[in-house]
Amino acid sequence: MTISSTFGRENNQRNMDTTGEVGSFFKSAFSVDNVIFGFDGGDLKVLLIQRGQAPFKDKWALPGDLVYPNEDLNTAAERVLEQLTGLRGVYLEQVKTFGAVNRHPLGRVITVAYITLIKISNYTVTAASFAQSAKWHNIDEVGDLAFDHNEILESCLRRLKRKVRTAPIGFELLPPKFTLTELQQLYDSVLRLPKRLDKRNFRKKILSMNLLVECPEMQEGVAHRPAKLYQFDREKYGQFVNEGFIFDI
Amino acid sequence: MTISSTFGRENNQRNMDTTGEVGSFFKSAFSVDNVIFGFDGGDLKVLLIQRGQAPFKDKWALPGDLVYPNEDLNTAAERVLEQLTGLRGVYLEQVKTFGAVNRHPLGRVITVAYITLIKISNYTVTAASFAQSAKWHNIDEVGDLAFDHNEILESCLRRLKRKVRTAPIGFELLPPKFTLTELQQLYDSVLRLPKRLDKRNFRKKILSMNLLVECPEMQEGVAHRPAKLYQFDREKYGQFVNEGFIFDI
DNA sequence: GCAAAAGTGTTAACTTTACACCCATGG
DNA sequence: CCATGGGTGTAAAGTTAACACTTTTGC
Repeated sequence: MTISSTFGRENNQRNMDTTGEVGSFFKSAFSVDNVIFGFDGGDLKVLLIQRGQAPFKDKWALPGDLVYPNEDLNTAAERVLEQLTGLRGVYLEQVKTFGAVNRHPLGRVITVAYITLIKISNYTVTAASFAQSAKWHNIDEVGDLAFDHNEILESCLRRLKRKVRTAPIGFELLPPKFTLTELQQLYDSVLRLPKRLDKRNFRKKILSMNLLVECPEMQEGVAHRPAKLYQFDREKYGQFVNEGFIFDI
Repeated sequence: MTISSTFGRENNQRNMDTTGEVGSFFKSAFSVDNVIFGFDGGDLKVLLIQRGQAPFKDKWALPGDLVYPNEDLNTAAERVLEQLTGLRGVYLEQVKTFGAVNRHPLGRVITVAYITLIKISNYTVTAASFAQSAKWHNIDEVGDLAFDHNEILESCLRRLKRKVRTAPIGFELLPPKFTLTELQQLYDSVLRLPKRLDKRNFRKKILSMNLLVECPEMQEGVAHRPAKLYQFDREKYGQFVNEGFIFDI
């Protein structure tokens, strides 16, 4: 096989139907799968759906769908999220594509895995049918998932662990106003370090970035000294990045 | 549209041909594109091919191909590399999948981008036909590429820049035995920092990791004091990683 | 002997880590 | 008044950054 024939194949596609020599390349599909992370103040969670049909009937799985013919990959991931939760405009990141020949029992389907970070309080079960089919699971209690979804989840969790330290994405999992303790708990439950972060050092570090603005109001209704509330200043972050700043925890 | 119908679509694939309601999802294909990096002692290079046919005839492009029906994605990327260079078993990393609806003028083709790192001296033009169609380009002199390949290249370059600091992959671009100056030049040309790395600090840091073993022989045939040659100790690195070591430059 | 790159150490600035007690509130 | 988590500073250890001259070789 010469180089020009090898690399010519992509050149030579004359049509997109399934006839002719090129046809077999089109008996395949692609999907997106969405690892939707949430944080409830204690644990990192992932939103799973329970499958109603074969294959893997009754198994828990990542929400996902085939990509429509005229739909960009990101759009498909956003659609999956919106159909499940009603949420739009949230943090979405492509992580990795899984394409083992036999990963889907019914044919050749490669899937592009995405991470989504949502503020769990914004997520409301929008229909009764949902309540039975979608549920938050603690990240270490997901059990055996459908397809290769355990592998996908692991990849996405690794990515989250790395990224949460090098980009200000943790805030996507918290309500707009949060306490420093909540923020620290978030880091602790995502990172699962052998030792929890040191309270004083954590506060020093995060405040020294000058990315948090103090809210005028305080935490309310707690049986202890109420904490200050902070907001993440997106705009400032953008400025600082332009000046060469690199987020790092 | 209910959730079960939405998320049932992937469930419901009954066959992989193109008939029936599901058919339109299979009028699509996927390819891999390979960003093959090399280093010649001075500059970071990327191996491009010149297209012989439309679309984008005569344009430079990343080597790539459609994925065979029974081929894993990684295998396809390895095949593309081997057909172009004859090399096997080199460093390969999936980076990102590009799937804009119109990225391919002839149909819906999503492509999975890979980085490959090769020791440029191992790459030999294996056929005369190659010489005309494949060529190393300096990383900042690639010009206008076919398809969305400029975007793909940028993504892969960003990934390389990050990864070269956090994993010992730079060695994949150097011959098995190299001098510390060569190693530093590699980092300088990949990272393109505003200031070049400091020679003494760089040596201190890299040697303090205890991952390089000194070779008995020295550099030869240079018109100056010959440098010590080093090898990267893969095995030791594996051990250290198990003990929690994190590579960082 | 000269051009060219190899090789080498010290100090100051900065960052990270470890660590313990008083404060404000609700019940 | 007590239980609960909020809030705070310092010192030691470690890391990074800046910096210039001597050595060895080929020609």
